[in-house]
This record gives sequence, structure tokens and C-alpha cells, in this order.
Amino acid sequence: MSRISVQEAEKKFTEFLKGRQLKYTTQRQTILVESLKARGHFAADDLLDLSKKKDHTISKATLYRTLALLTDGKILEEHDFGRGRKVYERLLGHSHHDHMICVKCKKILEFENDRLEEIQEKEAKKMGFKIIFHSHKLFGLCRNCR
Amino acid sequence: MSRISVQEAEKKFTEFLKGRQLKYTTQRQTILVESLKARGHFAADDLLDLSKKKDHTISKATLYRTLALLTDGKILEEHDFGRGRKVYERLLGHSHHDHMICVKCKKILEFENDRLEEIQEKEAKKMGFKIIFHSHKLFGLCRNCR
DNA sequence: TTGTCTGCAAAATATTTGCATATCA
DNA sequence: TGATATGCAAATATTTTGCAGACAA
Repeated sequence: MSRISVQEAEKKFTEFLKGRQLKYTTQRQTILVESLKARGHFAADDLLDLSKKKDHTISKATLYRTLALLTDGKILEEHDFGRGRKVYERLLGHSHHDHMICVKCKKILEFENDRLEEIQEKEAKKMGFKIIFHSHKLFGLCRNCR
Repeated sequence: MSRISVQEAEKKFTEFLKGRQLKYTTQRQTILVESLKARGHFAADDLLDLSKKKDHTISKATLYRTLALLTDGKILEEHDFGRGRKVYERLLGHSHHDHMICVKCKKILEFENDRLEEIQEKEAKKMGFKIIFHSHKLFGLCRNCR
């Protein structure tokens, strides 16, 4: 990821924190930067390992607390692909997409379809429902595993 | 739910069990019957309570083990609507649908759209992906809560 | 300075598992 | 009879929380 994106993310995050009267601590900075470096999808534990390499005093508690802030601040997006743990991916500078999860090799593919989003909105409107976010996942077998 | 449906479910479940050389125990029967009575979506704990009313010796372990069998046997369908626990609903005799979850009052609405399924299949095909099952959830505010 | 954060360890939550005994086919 | 199932309690795994000391603004 480019230097400029890190700066953008940092700006967005610090503004988010300021709006809530929260502090931009060194731990939060480290976790933010490491989360942006992590390519694709990662679990809390992966990010904890990466962050500890930069600052071994960072605790699990702080990691989880910061992950919640990064998610609220729209820097990261949280997904639950099953298997009992959440995974995260960068949201900032990454257009909306949904996922296909290979149940055999666990590979994750992304897809995007505007028509799908439109139909979904239409269905919601029918019921008087206002969508805040959605989750659309296809579980199955990827090209290599089928 | 009508008597006939219980019989159908029992038939389907016993055949499923037979195919796997598993036994139709009194506990499994109780849990099956109670799961069919539970309207809409329910959690493992809810079903355990219902089942214990019929047979107080039924344990949590057996409940979870039976829930897995009922899901594998396509009697029930398992969903994860977040909040750290799975919920189940009757699958047998209930056509396919997806869900809208009100984040405020937790109400669950159902929707169904064939076009959505078609597009989803088309997207999968593009990637050489074979869908086994999918999960499509809209989180937001229902008519009363917005 | 003071309200927010942190690390630590313990707690919480839902689900799963090992094992000795019981039961179904 | 013998394989499968059960209940119990302990184990899992991930995430959350209470608290006393530390730090950012």
C-alpha cells in the first residue's frame, strides 16, 4: 500500500477519534498501520502478531478494542465467514464487494454486481426496511477444488 | 404445525439416520418434534429449554449433537445473524428465502427473489465457483424502528 | 491535570469433546 | 451383542471486561 494511503487512513482515523474525544495513542497508530499492510482478509490474531512485531507490549485487549474503533471508523470492515471467528479487511479505498468462500481450501473470492444491490434495495423498500449494511456470501467449491 | 408435517419430518429424519447407520433415540425424537413446534427462528438454548420440558434428562451435549444432525439432514437450516450465536429455522416445507435483520428490535423479516439467485449463480459461474449454499443478509432498521 | 488508555488476568459466551455408562437395533 | 448414544464436566476458542497504574491532550 502506498504512503499516501497510510496518510489518508491516519487522517480519517484521527478525525474519527477526535470526534469522539478519544486519543490517538502509539498503540492505536501501530495497529492502524499494520492493519493497512495486511493484505486481503485477516483475523484479530494475525493482526495481533503483526502489531507485536512492531511493539511487543501491545496486548490482546488493546488489539480488540482498537479493531472495534477501526471498524466503527470505517477504516476496516468486519466479516464473519463462519468457523467461529471474525475476519477484517481494509474498507478505505476498496470498493464494495461480496464474497465467495471455498469450503475446502478456504480461499476467498470477491465479486461485485450492481444489479444485485439494486434488487436488494428494492426488496428492502417493499418491506419498509432501511438497509444499513449487508452481508452476501456464497459458500462452495472454487475452480481448483471442485 | 400439522400432524402430517411432523410425520413427514420424522420420516425424513429416520431415513437420514438410517443412511448413516445412526439410531433414532428417544432424545432425538423429542428434539426433532420440539424443533418443529418452535415457530420462526430459535437458538440452541431455546430448543434445549423446550426439549427439557418434555424430557428433563436431555443434556446440552445431546442437544447440540442432534442439532447438527437435523441440519445435515435438511430438517433445519442454520443461520448466523451475529451476536455470537447461531439460530435455526425449519427448512422442510419452507421455501428458500433470505433475511433482513433489524439491528434495533432484532426482528427478522424474510424475502425471496428469483432474479437474485440467478445473478448470484451467474457471478459464481464467471469465477468457476460451484455454490453449495449461500447467506444473504440485510442489516438495518425495520418499518417501526427507522 | 484529568479523563482516557493500557496490560494483565479473569470472565463471559457458545459450542465441543473425552469418557464411562446406557441404550438401540 | 456390539456399535452407537448419552450425560456430565471439563475443554475450547474467541472476545470482553474489571481494575490499578500509565499516558495523551
